[in-house]
Amino acid sequence: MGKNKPQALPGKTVERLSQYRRILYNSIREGKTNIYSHELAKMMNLTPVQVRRDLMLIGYSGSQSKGYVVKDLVTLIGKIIDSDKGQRIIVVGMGNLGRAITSYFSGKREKLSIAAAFDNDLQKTDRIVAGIPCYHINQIKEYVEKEGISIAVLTVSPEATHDVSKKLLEAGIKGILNYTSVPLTVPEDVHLEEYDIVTSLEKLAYLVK
Amino acid sequence: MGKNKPQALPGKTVERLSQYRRILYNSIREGKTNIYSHELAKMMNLTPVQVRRDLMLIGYSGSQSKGYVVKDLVTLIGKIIDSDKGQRIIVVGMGNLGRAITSYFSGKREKLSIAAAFDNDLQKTDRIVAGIPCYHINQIKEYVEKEGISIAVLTVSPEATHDVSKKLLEAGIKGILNYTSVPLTVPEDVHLEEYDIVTSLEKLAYLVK
DNA sequence: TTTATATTGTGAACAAAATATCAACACGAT
DNA sequence: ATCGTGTTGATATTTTGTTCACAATATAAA
Ligand SMILES: NC(=O)c1ccc[n+]([C@@H]2O[C@H](COP(=O)([O-])OP(=O)(O)OC[C@H]3O[C@@H](n4cnc5c(N)ncnc54)[C@H](O)[C@@H]3O)[C@@H](O)[C@H]2O)c1
Ligand SMILES: NC(=O)c1ccc[n+]([C@@H]2O[C@H](COP(=O)([O-])OP(=O)(O)OC[C@H]3O[C@@H](n4cnc5c(N)ncnc54)[C@H](O)[C@@H]3O)[C@@H](O)[C@H]2O)c1
Repeated sequence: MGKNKPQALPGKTVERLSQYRRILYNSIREGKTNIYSHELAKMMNLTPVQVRRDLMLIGYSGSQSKGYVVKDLVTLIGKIIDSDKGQRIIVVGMGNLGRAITSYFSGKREKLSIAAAFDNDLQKTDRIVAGIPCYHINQIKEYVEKEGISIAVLTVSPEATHDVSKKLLEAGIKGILNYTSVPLTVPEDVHLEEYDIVTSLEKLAYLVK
Repeated sequence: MGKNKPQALPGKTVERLSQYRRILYNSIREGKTNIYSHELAKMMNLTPVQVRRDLMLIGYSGSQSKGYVVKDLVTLIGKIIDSDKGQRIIVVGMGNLGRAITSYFSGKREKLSIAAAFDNDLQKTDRIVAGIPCYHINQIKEYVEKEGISIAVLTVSPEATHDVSKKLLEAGIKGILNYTSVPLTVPEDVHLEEYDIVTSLEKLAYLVK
């Protein structure tokens, strides 16, 4: 098993750990108990060296003869990524994208679940949408504080982004996954991940060109 | 205006260029004709140096007194990112996510439009879905060749991913934006961008923890 | 004119990430 | 016992991306 929990893992390594784990779940399902760096690398489209470096960083050691013990590795990655009691997150903006994400997640992960959604459209609030309760945006502070939520997925319309992000910060949210195309600014102690489909597509367009 | 088109721009720079442009469109709409690096930086949450470096790389020069000419900059970024005749792309897998993306895009960009969708669910094929025609996946090669499509957004179910990606490659697709949680392998001459929501969320969970 | 201030453009230093290299080890074959 | 193969773990090197520091320039004010 692993030795000690390092202070700060490189961002890219954390991303890959999440993906290693997903792939390893499949391997377990297929009855695989041990795995070599080159096997894992192939499944992820990486080099074996990269895999070993990542595992080295989390302090996990394999054996030269059998490689890595899949179950132990999954457990260790869980210890690094997951919170002990699991993370409950909220979706803010229950439009097309918000609903797609919510439907996708429902009952998928054990340690990461969508607890509720928020919107300002009265057609959507105070009822179950895509399997989870959807409340009015004005209730967000109360809810977040009561339920101890710290992560929000932001999928409101672009015009509302700044306003709503302010509300998230006021409510005490500590991690925002921003899918609106509007760049956000957050205080130092809040973590922000941004992703924009159009940017990805335009990058592809540039590369293909 | 710009001097000459450099051979290969850093990937991150290309991503930022796409975002500069979106923000600059807003500035134009607000009547702004010139902009300083620090203004653009603030809107994007970057340092002014980073902005200037990016613009340097694309060979665009501003003036010390007026900064950059917004319109010219937008034009130059367009020359770099856009194809002359525009790119028509396809969405493969018309589920929740595919539909969200399609609805979002409809009529949004001039140079980047979703031409058609493909699925294997007969409930969805041979009709208009979310504003665009949806065909059966078996027709994809014919369509792609006839219409000269080179970019595909992949949003099929995880189990179908490998099969469908093979079909995309056979059809001659040169750029794939893969939103399934299954890592893909593609030949050298095909460009691949992958993004996974769960990974982003787990990264956030790690950071917040 | 001279000075102060604000800006761009860029070489150089720095940091992060990916890749290459290799010693040490385990184990089966001989 | 010993060799050959395939593996890990660690260090070194290369590549990619960001930031620093400052020269050059423009403008406005004194
Ligand atoms: N759907 C996509 O593929 C896609 C792609 C790129 C970017 N985006 C961005 O993601 C965001 C959501 O996209 P979408 O397609 O789901 O849009 P959408 O219009 O379907 O959904 C937006 C939702 O936000 C809600 N909303 C608006 N103002 C609000 C407020 N003040 N408080 C709470 N809720 C509010 C609306 O009621 C609506 O339900 C947008 O910012 C869009 O630019 C979406
Ligand atoms: N929705 C999300 O937020 C989300 C998040 C992360 C990952 N993903 C991934 O994105 C993909 C799509 O997600 P979704 O929520 O839209 O799922 P979905 O089930 O709603 O849609 C999948 C679509 O793919 C089609 N399909 C299945 N096999 C096909 C085949 N062989 N050829 C053509 N079409 C086929 C189905 O008919 C369906 O329309 C999945 O791989 C999922 O894991 C989605």
